[in-house]
Amino acid sequence: MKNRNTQNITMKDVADYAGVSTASVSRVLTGKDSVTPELRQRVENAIRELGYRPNRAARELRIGVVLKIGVVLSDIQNPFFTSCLAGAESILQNSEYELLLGNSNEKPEIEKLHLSSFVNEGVAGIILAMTGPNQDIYRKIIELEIPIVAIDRELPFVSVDTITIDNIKAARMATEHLVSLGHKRIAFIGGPNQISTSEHRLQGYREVLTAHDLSIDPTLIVDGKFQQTGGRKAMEQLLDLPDPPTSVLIANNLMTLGALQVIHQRNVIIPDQLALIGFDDTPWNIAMQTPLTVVAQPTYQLGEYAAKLLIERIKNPDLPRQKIMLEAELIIRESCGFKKHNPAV
Amino acid sequence: MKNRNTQNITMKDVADYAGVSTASVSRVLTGKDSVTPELRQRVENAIRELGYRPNRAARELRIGVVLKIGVVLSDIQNPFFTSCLAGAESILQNSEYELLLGNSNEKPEIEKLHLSSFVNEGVAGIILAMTGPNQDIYRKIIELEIPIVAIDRELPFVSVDTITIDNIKAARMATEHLVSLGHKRIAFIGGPNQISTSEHRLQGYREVLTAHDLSIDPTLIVDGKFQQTGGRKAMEQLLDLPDPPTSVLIANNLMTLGALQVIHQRNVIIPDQLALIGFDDTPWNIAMQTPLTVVAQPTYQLGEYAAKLLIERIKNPDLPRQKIMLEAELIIRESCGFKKHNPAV
DNA sequence: GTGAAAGCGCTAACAA
DNA sequence: TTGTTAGCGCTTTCAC
Repeated sequence: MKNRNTQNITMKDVADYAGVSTASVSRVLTGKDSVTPELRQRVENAIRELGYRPNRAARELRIGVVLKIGVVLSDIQNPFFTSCLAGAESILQNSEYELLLGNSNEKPEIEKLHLSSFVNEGVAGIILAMTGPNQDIYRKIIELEIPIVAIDRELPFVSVDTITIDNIKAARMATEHLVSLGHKRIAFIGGPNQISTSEHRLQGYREVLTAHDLSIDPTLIVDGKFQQTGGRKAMEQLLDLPDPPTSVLIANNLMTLGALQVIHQRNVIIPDQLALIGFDDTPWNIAMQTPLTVVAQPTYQLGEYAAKLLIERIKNPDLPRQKIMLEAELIIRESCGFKKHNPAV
Repeated sequence: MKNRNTQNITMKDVADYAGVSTASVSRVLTGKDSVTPELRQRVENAIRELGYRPNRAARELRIGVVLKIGVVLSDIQNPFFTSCLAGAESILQNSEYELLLGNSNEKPEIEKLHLSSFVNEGVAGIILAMTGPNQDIYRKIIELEIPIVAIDRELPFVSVDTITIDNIKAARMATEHLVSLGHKRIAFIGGPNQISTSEHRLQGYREVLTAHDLSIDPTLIVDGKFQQTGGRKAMEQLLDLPDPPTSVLIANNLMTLGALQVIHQRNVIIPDQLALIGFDDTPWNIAMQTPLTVVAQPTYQLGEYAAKLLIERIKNPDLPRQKIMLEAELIIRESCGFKKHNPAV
């Protein structure tokens, strides 16, 4: 016999129906204290029959803990972050925590707004892909001892659990590949220098050039601001150089798209006239006329790890702080000169 | 003088500090009842000085309302949905509701899990991009009178607020464009027929062909399952036809990517050998060697409208049910034969 | 092992 | 206008 308005069934109702106290119902539900199998059975029946659904607010109020995790992303429309988000969501889905989402849209003020509201709410933890340096609020979070894990980008001036890609190594691999192909004029389109990700990628690039006694030409290093338009402008600038590069490493997926746009407009042939390596293994890479060689980042796992680590940290605040680095992988396709598939295949 | 552990400041503390009752503090906070400016001032000071942050759980428990909105998306990694999500988030950001995210990942069972948990939680409302037909739970939601708005895809067999694109018209526009360019063999790569979106797009396509006395060739209509692999297979199938089409309309962005993959592998020239129209104005469309002509859907607004409508409905449950259709727009670029930019520009 | 009862922080009747 | 107070649904002592 199904109940109609399951809305207002409380623990009291269940207790009455089962002929026990609310304390016993609670015990069955939380499973912490022991109860006789017989009582458990009766309670479970009552719960089913009445269609009882526990009230989360009451529970949170009573135990003094907010069972929510706030995720603040710098750009919810970038496949990199949505993949992270999907990873984190998959973990949270099977936890007792809910996923509260905030999109800062690359605007530091909005990031601040979201973080403040999460802090005010008293969320159990925060996953943050930083946008702008909001030192004050980062500090506040740490001071209040709200567990936080930074993904992809390290937080400046504060020390928190961090999960990133080994960006130095990633850039090294890519640059190394270009060098091994004989390139001497290798350009680099990077992001804002305050962001650890871009700094590290640039560093990896420089290291390899230096290691191979290749000169580092500052005109070949340009900031694309991690955005599509920026990538476009950067590539224009490079192509306008009196002595343009023979290859380019582009530090994120959106900039790569922007760069590709001008490459096609100017009928530059990839890889013959320009070899190209991008970042992120996005769905469109293989759909390009010349499939893109890229540094693939384990984005989904990045999100998974972040969620797992956060949950661990919530449970055990005294855990030593962790900096986890995930390895990227170079996926070689055709944009650096690899042979194109036989059309007949 | 800043307070350290702002964690445990309650309304009682504020009341004491300001020398008023908790009721007065509550009045100042909710702003419903009137209070003298002088009292308000004192309370606001106290709140600031003590760093008071209201306890959401207590509030929700007391008022018997859950200030959360659950968003269940069928694919959190598809730019179409993330754009919707961004739109919804932008509205919710300025509301009293939090955004709870669930990703069904195109799996009906997971969609069901998320919906159940949102229902059990008693969320104030739900935004759903349907994946699988979970009739039972849709019915339950309606029965429990939890406001729900369906986006992009209509829910089968139940009647709820719905916000979609005018898919019939969108497909008509695209097909019309192809016909006007002189195409007679126009192929269509669509999605699963249980989903309203694919049905309507197919319908629009057929209507135009019929209107122009063009025969509808069933071998030219193939199901790409709305996925990249599906798009690939579909395009292979079309290209393998003894009399392949001269143009193709592809009903979503992922399938377009898949199709492009085989088009490039087989060195088919766009638009000379095959004209192509896709759906969704994604960031990569303009980065293709031949920029893609597409039906651009107002995805961000779709999300915005959904959130707005949902909030409206929560406030006023007796509102008549609404089916809102947003207009799509044909963005003509080069994949149908438009002249490519002068490289010098 | 089980029940009675207190109380988490807040809002809304009701009084004053 | 303001204060007093009950109680939202739950968990957790504290008795038994």
